Amino acid sequence: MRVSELSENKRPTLRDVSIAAGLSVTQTSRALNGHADVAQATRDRALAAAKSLGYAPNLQARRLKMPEVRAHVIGIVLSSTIRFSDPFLGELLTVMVAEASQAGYELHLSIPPPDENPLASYERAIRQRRVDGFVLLRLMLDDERIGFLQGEGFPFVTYGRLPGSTGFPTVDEVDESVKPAVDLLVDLGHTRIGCLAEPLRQAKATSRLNSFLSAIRGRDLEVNDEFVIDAGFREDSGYTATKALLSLAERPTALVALNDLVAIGALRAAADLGLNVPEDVSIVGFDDIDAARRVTPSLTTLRQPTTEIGRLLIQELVMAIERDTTTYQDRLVEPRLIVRQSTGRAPQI
Amino acid sequence: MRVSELSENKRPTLRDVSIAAGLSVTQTSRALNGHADVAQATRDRALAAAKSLGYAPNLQARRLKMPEVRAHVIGIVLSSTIRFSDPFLGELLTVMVAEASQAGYELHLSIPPPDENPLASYERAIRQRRVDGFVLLRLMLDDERIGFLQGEGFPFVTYGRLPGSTGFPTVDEVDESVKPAVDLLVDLGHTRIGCLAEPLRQAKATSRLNSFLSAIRGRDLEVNDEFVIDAGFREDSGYTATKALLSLAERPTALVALNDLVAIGALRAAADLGLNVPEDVSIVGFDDIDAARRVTPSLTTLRQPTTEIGRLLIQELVMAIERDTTTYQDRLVEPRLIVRQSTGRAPQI
DNA sequence: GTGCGCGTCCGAAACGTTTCGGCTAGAGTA
DNA sequence: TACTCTAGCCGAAACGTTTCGGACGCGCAC
Repeated sequence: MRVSELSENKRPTLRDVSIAAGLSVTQTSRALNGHADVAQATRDRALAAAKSLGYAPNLQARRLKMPEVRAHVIGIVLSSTIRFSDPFLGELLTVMVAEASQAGYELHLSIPPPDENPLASYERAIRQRRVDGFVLLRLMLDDERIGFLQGEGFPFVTYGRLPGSTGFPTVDEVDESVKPAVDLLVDLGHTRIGCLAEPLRQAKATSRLNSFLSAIRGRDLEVNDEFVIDAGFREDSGYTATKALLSLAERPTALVALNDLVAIGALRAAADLGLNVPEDVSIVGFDDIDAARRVTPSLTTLRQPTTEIGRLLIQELVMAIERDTTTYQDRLVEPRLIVRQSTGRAPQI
Repeated sequence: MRVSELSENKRPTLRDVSIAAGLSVTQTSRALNGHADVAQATRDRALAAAKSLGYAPNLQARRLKMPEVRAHVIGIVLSSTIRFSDPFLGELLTVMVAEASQAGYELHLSIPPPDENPLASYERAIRQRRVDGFVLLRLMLDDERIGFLQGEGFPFVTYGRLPGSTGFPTVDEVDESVKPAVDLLVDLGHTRIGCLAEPLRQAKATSRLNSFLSAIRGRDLEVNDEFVIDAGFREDSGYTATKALLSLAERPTALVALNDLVAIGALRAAADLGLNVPEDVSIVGFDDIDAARRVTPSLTTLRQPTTEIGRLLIQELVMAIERDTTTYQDRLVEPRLIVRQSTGRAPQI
C-alpha cells in the first residue's frame, strides 16, 4: 500500500522514463538533452515516454552534477536603508521583472538583515547558486561590492558609473545629463543657480553634480560654492536644505535638484518662505516621478527613461552571464527635459 | 599539479572537513547538523575544522537528499498585464521584501511570458522547488490559481478574500472598509452618492462594492443603479467614467472611487466639466497613494495600511509554510479615512 | 579476411549530502 | 562474571542526474 502510494504521487524520475521507453537511463538522458549519438527513432521514443509520464528533470540533481548550469535568476540586493516609497525604484523593479522575463530570467529580491554585512547577502546567493548575476543599484563611489564580485568572477551590471573603473557592464546617464536644465535656466536669464545635490558617496550623485558644474561653466558662469548643498534624497531633507539656501543674503534665483522628491520639498520650502515659484525662484527636478506633474506648480524636470534603463540593465547583465566577454562599453541614456510650470524668467533684481 | 590546483580553488566539501577534523564523513555531518549522538569534543572539532576551511554545504546536494528542506524563498507571480506605475504594488513589494527578510525569506519575482498559461509559472517554480510558497495578488473571483495550488498542496496566501472560500490564509480589508467614506458623505448631507467601481472579476472590487452598497443602505438611502459604474483601474478610465456619471440628468453630488488613480481621474473630469470640487461634487478615493495628497484639491481617501498588509501577508504565508495547520482565520485590516479637501457639504439643489 | 570507422547504445562512477543499520567500548546491573 | 544498555562512532547506500569509457554490430576499404 505504502509503496504503491509513493510511486503514485512521486514525481517520475529519469529511470521511470527509461523503463517506459525501454532504454537505458544513459541513453534516455542523452536523448532528452539532444546529444548527437542517439537514433532519431530512439529519441522520439524517449520524448514520448517523458511526455506521457509528465517527466520534469530534478533541478537539484542536475545542478549537483553540472555545476555550470544556470539558475536563470537575476539577483538584486536592496539596501537595508531602503526608502520605501521611492517611486523610481518601484517602477524600475517592475520594468526589470518584465524585461528579464523576456530573456528567460526571473528576479530574486533580498534585503540584508540589519545586523549583517551587506556583502554576506551576495555571498550567500553565490554559494547557494541561487542567481546567475546581480544588478547593483545605488552604486557608491567606493563600492565594496564591485571588488568582491570581481574577485569572485561573478557577473554583474551597475546602474551608475565609477570614474575610471572598467571591466564590467554599466548603465548610466550621459555626462551632460543635467545640461539641458542648466541651459534652460540660463536661457531664462538666471545667473545665480543653486544645486540641491545628493550625498556624494552615491556615484550618481557625483556624476550629476559634475554635470551641473560643467554645464554652468560651459555657459561662462561662476559656480558659487555656497549654492551647492547636500539635500539628501527625501522631501523633508530637500525642504530644509532649500530653506537654508533661500535664506542666504544673496540667494539663488534658480535651483536644480538632483532628484524630484528633493525638488518637491524645495517647492514647499519656497512657498513657506513666501516666495513664488517661478516668479521669485525657478526649480528644476530630476527623474520625473509621477508626483512631478501633480504638484503645484507642476515641476519642470529631467525625465529618466526608466523603461530603457531597466531594459539595458537586464540586457547587459544577461549578455555578461551568457557570453564571456571581458570588454564592455558603457550604455548611456539621455534624460529628457520636461518643461512645466516651476521654471520662468529670472526676476529683476 | 592538477589535483592540488583543484583542491585549491574548489569549495571545500564535507569530506575535506571530515579529514581535517579526523572524523568520518557521517559523524561530521551529524556534528554540523546538531544531532544528538555526537560527543561535545567531537562536535567542537568538526565545527572548528568547518570554520577554518570556510565550509558551506552544497545546497543542491543537500536538497537532493532531503527533499523537504526549504528554499526560504517566497514566490510572487505578477500578472502580465501589470500596470507599471501602480504605486501601491511598488510599495507593497518593497514592504514584503523587508518583512520576508526578517523571517529569513527572500522574494522571487516573475512574470509569465505572454504566450504562456499563467499557471505554468507557478508550476515551474514548484517543480524546480525554487520557492516554498506564493503570495497571490490581484485575486480574481474565479481564480484558477487557488484550485491549482490547493491541488498541489502548496502553501499560499491571498490578498483579498473569496466569498465562502476557505482552507488557506487570507489578508483582506474588513467588510465595512468603505463605510467611513459613505458615513462622511452622508454626514455632510449627501444623498445621491455614486460609486466608481473596479472590474468585478477582481475579488477586492466586489467586496469593496458590496461594502459601499451596504453602507449606503445602512444609512437608509437608496442605491441608484445608474450611479454605480465600472471605472477600471486607471486614471483615464476613471476620467471617462466620471464624465459619464456627472453628465446624467440627475447627477450624483458625491462619488466614492474604489481606488485613488480613478479618483484622480475623477477630479480631472469634474474640473473639465466646470464643476468645482468639493462645492459641486465631493470625491473620495481609496488607497492613499502618494499622489493623493499632492493633487489639487487634495484627495479625501481611505488609507490602506500597506505596511501592515505586507507584514500580515508574509507572516501568514510563513506560518502556512512552517507549521502545517489546515485551519486559518482571515486577517483583516481596517483602512482609515483621511479627510482632505475633496469632500464638503452637499450642494443645495 | 582482417582492420577500421561509425552509429548507437549501455554500465558504472561520480557529484555532495544524509541516514540506516551496525559496530565498539565501557558503564551499569544482577 | 556475564549480561544488557547506551553513547559515540562509522561504512555504505541512497537521492536523480550526467558522463566516461567501452561494447556491439555493421559497412567499407584494403
